[in-house]
Amino acid sequence: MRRIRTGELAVGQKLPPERVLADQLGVSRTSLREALRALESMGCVRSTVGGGNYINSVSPEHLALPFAAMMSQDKELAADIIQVRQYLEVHMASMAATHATKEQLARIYGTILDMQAQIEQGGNGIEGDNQFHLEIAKASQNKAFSIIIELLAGLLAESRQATLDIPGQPAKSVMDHFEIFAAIESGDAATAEAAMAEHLTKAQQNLVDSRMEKKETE
Amino acid sequence: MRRIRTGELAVGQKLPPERVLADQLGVSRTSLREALRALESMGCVRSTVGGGNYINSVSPEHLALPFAAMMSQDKELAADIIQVRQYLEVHMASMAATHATKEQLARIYGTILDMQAQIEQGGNGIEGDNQFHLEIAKASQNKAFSIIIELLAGLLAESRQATLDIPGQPAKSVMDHFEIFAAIESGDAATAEAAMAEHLTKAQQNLVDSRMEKKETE
DNA sequence: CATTAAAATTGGTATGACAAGATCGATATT
DNA sequence: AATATCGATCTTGTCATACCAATTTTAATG
Repeated sequence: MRRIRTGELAVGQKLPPERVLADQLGVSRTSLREALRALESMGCVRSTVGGGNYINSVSPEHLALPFAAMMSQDKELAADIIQVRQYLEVHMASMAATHATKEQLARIYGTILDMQAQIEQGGNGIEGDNQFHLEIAKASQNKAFSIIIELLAGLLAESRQATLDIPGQPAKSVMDHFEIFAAIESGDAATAEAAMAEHLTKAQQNLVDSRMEKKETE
Repeated sequence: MRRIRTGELAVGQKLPPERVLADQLGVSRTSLREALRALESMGCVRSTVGGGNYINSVSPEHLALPFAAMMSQDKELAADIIQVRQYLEVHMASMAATHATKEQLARIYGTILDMQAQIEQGGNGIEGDNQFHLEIAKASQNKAFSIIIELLAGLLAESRQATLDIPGQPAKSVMDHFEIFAAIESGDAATAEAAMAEHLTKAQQNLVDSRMEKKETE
């Protein structure tokens, strides 16, 4: 870790063979390998059998596993995270309205068309839905936002799935997306923010209602 | 991981000895231990020599390491994260104003007094500063906010340190804290939000100015 | 020069052994 | 009888060695 931070080891660089590296560090291969597994689980190292060990760039996915572990231990936390995510996403819509490039606008629009196509083919458009929110995060020109959304996308898959499984919901979501996109394209931050907030609260309300109906039929 | 999620293994539970567990899983102790190291690095397992292996609750600190690894790879990301943190913290002040209990208000007030005492004793009050922001996060009644702030506190230690090392800054920060506290205590969400926003932007502006002066003297 | 097969390299797993620390029970003391 | 102390036993931490499987490199071949 220290050697990576100081730049002594660059991303993509190949480490010496385990037997050599263990010797350099003055430990057995067993101990070295246990250390490598720890580094691998946090995404710093990638091992390929026969190929060697490489320094790896830490991606959001590597944070997702322990993050999910933490959430699964605490149901209350899951609800709180949804609230944080909603708050961030509303702000991202506002930032995207003022910062998005033409290419990014095109990509956002593309995700809406994709979602529409997915629905016409009988799907619920969850993939396009995810992409829509991720592209807006990217358009906010803030990497941290993108990473957080990417991280939460996996964790909130269940929630989003449930929302889109409500009859008629996918079509409503697409209309919301068009509305949000229009506000972002016109550079109207306040309207984009309001539209996104309404979209998220409506979707969640629908989810709550649908769960209550489900409970009644039981 | 699966056994933890399904509740088959509860937090705090002791695992069988490595030799037994390895036998149960049909692998060698070597392989089992490599798996344990991976689980340990993400906080799911805690090992004590002679004592055994225990299922551990995943705390924010365990996320901090890979998070820091990711940030150290990308300088631009660090600036983006500061922006996200500022945005979240402003909102937390607002939420604290509407949700804080009397006990939490007392704790927030306590951190200001602590910071004042630290400064009188010649310190820069960074510890009290950190505690102030953390207590507000807790008062927002949203666990996710607390975790995020706790996570970022370690990463932003450098930035906060630099800010408080500016002559006269600690005293100014204390005054800001009193102002923010007053707004939260009175339940005035809008004022609390504004005061926090001003506090953070002022602090950062001071930091930028101080860095420019430093550069000029070089 | 391209193809292919053999050889060397490298990570993955297994086994046995010993050291260091923790736990628990027997024994001695108060 | 309660408590303190010490030692046997258990458990993790580390190491050395060996072998397997996948990959890469090298050399031979057409």
